[in-house]
Amino acid sequence: MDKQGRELVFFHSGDFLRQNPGVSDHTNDSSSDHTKPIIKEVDFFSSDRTSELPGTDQEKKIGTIGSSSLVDSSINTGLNLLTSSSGISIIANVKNTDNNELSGLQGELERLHDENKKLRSLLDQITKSYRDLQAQLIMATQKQTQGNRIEQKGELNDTPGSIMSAQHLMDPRPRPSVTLDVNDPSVSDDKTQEVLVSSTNTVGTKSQMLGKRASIEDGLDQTSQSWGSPKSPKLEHEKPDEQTPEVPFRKARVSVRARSDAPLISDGCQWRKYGQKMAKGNPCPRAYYRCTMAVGCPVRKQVQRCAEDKTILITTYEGNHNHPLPPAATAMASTTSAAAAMLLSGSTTSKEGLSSSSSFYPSFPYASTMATLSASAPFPTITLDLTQGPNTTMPFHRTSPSPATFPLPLHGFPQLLGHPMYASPKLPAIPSVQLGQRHASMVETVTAAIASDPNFTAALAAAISTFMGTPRSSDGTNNHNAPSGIPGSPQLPQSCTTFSTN
DNA sequence: CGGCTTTGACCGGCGC
DNA sequence: GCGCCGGTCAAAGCCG
Repeated sequence: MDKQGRELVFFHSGDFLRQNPGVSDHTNDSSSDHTKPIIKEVDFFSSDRTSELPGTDQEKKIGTIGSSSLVDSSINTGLNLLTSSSGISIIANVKNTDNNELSGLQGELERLHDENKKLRSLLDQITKSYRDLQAQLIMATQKQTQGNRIEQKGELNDTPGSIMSAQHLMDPRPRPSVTLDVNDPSVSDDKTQEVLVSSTNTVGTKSQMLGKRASIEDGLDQTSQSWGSPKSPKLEHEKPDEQTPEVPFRKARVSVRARSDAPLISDGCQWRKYGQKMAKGNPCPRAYYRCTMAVGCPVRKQVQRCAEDKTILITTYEGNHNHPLPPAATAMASTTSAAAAMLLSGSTTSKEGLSSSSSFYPSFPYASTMATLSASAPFPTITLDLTQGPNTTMPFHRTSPSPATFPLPLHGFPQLLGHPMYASPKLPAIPSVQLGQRHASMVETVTAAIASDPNFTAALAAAISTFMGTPRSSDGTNNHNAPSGIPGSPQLPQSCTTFSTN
């Protein structure tokens, strides 16, 4: 947290080691003249690995972990000096320097211990703050929901529980009872909501998704089911238990706009092209891909270049994965799911909310000024505009400096694309622009934004606390078919989320 | 040979 | 009913 140029990877499944080669090296080590193994995990809080604390000598850490030629002065300075490329003549001084280095290292180790403790306490504080805020937001949301109902319906159905309504507000899944009346059918019926969220807001949202992923996961599987059919347009009519004509949950999509010269963005998933069409009004063909990482994975995406600016690649995701995802794909999935959650959160609020971004995300200051809605698309679509580029400073228009502004509408929403197996706390969704071999990635784009977002710290802390607070199952099993997550209680995250704070 | 891309055909929704 | 359009299918070809 305190050092830039650090890549953090939180392990939550065995897949995390499959580092996306394109994403792998974000380390910005100033002393990296050497080719050193990239540290892919930084355990902030492991007591026996304090030497790997961030902000410490990375060379030392790397020397300990990897097999590079770096001097691991904490272990065997003399020997390493012999093998170091810097010079053999130093040998004579090894003995003298050993003691000095050793004492210095011990001091540093102690300092790192202290630092570790401080980080722990900070994390605790942040976690507490987060929970308090979450509770407050639930309360506020509850009140707002009730208010909306009164306004829209003039009357209120019995509310089984206040929490229930709050949860519902944050969960777009169609529920047979109270939830339905929250969603004005006229809102979602034939209207398509297209929400354009700038990267600024998006990142802010994503970073605040931390710790709320569990509840998002909760809804994911159901959305997965509802979106799984290739004949997705029919899905609204396929809900057997939907007795009422109102089908509040429509198929939502997440569109990512990013500058890329490549025909595809590298999002970590395997895709198979199954069609290509010339879309009306766009000279560039639209390509259709489906995920081939697992048999029957319902996720599809459309890739098309922007008609106005052909350097902009528009990738539209639909559905959510029914299989584990590699870290890079998780990042994208998190991004899109977060965005979709935003969208769906709006679709579950109120009719008025759909026509006004400010009311659309009443508790979401970042989107409040950037979200636009459109009724032109056939499906609710949220667009993440990442065309600002990773190397340009992301314009964070922070309307609220308070880390307390967790966009809790995200909380409890179905994760549209991220897979439950990677139910990591919704770390700032990291869309990846073509990272492949030459192109900057959306991962970088967003992570760059994340890195400069003050809320990131809080979000990261929440994520870490989630990880720490819940023992992870070692077998890598996950809940991809069991939406057992309880909204509000972070599910056990098992994903690998990569942070690259450049 | 398996997996992928290409590409024309097909299908369903929607507006006129 | 018809045509347009978006989306998908599936055969053929390509490639490693």
